[in-house]
Amino acid sequence: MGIVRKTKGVTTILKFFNQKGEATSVVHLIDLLKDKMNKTTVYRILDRLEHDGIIHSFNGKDGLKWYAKSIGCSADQHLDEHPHFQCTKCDKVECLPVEVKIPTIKNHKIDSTNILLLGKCEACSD
Amino acid sequence: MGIVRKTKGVTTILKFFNQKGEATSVVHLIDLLKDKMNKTTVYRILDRLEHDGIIHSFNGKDGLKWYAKSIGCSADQHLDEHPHFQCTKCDKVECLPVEVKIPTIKNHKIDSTNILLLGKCEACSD
DNA sequence: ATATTTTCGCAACTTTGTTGCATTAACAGT
DNA sequence: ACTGTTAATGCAACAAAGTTGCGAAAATAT
Repeated sequence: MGIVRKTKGVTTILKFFNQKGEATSVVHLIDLLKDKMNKTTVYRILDRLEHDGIIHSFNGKDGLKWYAKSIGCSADQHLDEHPHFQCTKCDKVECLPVEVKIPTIKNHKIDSTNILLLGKCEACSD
Repeated sequence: MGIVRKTKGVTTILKFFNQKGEATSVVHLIDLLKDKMNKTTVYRILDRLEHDGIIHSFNGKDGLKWYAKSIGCSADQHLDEHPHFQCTKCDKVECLPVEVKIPTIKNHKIDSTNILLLGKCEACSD
């Protein structure tokens, strides 16, 4: 059912994702909000927001969960199949507005993709 | 430095990867070998084998670490940039011997890729 | 205003992965 | 084959990410 009530926590997290365009790890978000709300609450709000298609999740380079605001995606339609880029030096993640062609694999029905590109971001290169 | 000594544990794990062609999660391997060796040892042997390019690691769909035997990859040359497929029903992972074209991203130097395709494997797609 | 029901906070727990240290086992040199 | 050196192991304790159950608090419906 996703978000049903507009609580203080929901408002705070929504504002966060709307202001900061970038992706965030759950760990970072919990730390950021540690004086305002409990980590369990953060996990649960993120769940609901993702379920509603407002944000989307993916795994960063060390298996940590990350979230970012969705674009072109609703509760019924999760079109958000874009790759992500993570800097191996500063850990920053960016959503990449490009499409990656996935070859068809015999005998396999591919439902979704999880593409993470690793390298140096603009600030960290050289 | 990778593997220096051929211990009982190394032999066991090497045999495992040579017989079973498929990928394995560390969790599964630890459980499988729990009577034979300590989980710390499993983690450390996997580290060394990966460092030597004998196996390679990647993250499964829930961020868990997986390993599989490497093909065409040595201690100096890690060419193993293939995508993986994981079944969302039975969790099985396969290495895909295909190449995925990654578009170049402006101002980003991409060093490696981490591509996980999710769907139903042959056995699970009824 | 009050009843209903979702959401929250807290504490306790689970799971994955790591670290330090004493003991054990490879193996190189004789 | 014996012995010294050093890598590798086991163990226990820890750390971090994420989950669960439950009573209390706060949204929202009536």
